[in-house]
Amino acid sequence: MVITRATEYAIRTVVFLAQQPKDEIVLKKDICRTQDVTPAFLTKILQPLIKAGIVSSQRGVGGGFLLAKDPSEITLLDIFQAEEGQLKLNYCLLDSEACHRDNYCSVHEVWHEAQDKMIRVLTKYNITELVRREKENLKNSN
Amino acid sequence: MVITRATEYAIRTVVFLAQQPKDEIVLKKDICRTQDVTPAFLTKILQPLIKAGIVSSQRGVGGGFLLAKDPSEITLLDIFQAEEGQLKLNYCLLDSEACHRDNYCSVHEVWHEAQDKMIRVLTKYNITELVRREKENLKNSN
DNA sequence: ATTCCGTTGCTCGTGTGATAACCACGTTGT
DNA sequence: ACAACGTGGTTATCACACGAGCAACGGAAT
Repeated sequence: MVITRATEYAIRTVVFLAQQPKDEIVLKKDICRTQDVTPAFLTKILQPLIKAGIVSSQRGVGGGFLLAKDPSEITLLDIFQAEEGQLKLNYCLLDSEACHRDNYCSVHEVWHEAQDKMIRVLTKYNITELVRREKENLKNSN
Repeated sequence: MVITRATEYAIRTVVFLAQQPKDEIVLKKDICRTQDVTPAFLTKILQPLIKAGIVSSQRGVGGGFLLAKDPSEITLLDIFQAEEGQLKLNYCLLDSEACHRDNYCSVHEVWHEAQDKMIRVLTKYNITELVRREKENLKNSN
C-alpha cells in the first residue's frame, strides 16, 4: 500500500520539467543530478511518461526531454497511472469478475469510496498549481 | 498500491465472526470453509488480529475464535493496520526524516491529503454497520 | 489422550529497484 | 554525402524483499 520509487521519481521529474522555461529541452543527466536518480533508472522511468504523452524526447546532439503538454493539463493521477497502471486498492475493484461476493459485499463499497476519494485528491491539483505552491513554500521558509 | 490478501481475508473473518451469535466460539475450519481461506494461511492471518486485541482465541476442546470486543468498536482501519502496519501512501509520510524535501515539497501535501481522506473512509463504518448493510444487500438482491 | 490453537521455518513466485550492454536516431563538421 | 559523435531507446539481467501459502511441531485446555 505504498507508491513505488518509480512513481515518486517520475513526479519529481515532471515537476522539474515544468519549472524550466517553456519548451526548454533538458538533458537526462541534469534531471538526474537535481532529482537524485541514477541515469539508468531514470531511463526506465521516463519511457512510460513518454508513452502516456506526458513527456516528449529528442535524440541526438542538443537532445533531451521536455513536457509534451501544458503542465496545467497534467495531474498526479496521470503520472501515477503511467507508471503503475490503473489505480486500485483491492483486486475486486478492477475487474468485477474477480469476486463473486461483489453483489452483496458491503466492504467492497467502502473500498470503492476510499478509492474514489483518493482519485479525487490526485486529480484535484495540476502540475502548474503544484509548482506554484512549491515556490510559495520556499519563499515562506526563507 | 493494493491491499494484501491477508488483509482481505482478515476483514472477511472479522465480519464473519460478527455475524455469529454474541460470544459464540467458532472453529478455524468453519471460518476457512465459509470464507475461502486455507487453514494454514488463516492461522498466520489470525495472529495479528489477536495481538491487536480484535479477536481472541481459546485452545483445547471446544476452543476456537471469537471477537475480543464489540463489533461496533472495530473499524476497517483497525484490521488493516493489524495486518499491514501503519497506513502510508509514500515513504515520506511516515517518518519525516525520510525526505529532506519535506519542508517545501508540494506533492508531499497532496499525498497527505489523499491519505487522510482514505483513513477517514476506513474509519467511517464500523463492523456492526457493515454487517447490517450486507444483510440489507442480500435482502434486496432476492 | 485428544482436540484445539500457536510458533516457526520454509518454499515459491512475483515485483521493485537498479545496472549495463547494445541499438537507433539526429546533429554537426567535413 | 557521410562519418563521427552525442544523445535517447530497448532489452536483458541481477539481487533482494515481499506476498502468498504450506507443513511440522509445540503447547494449552478439556
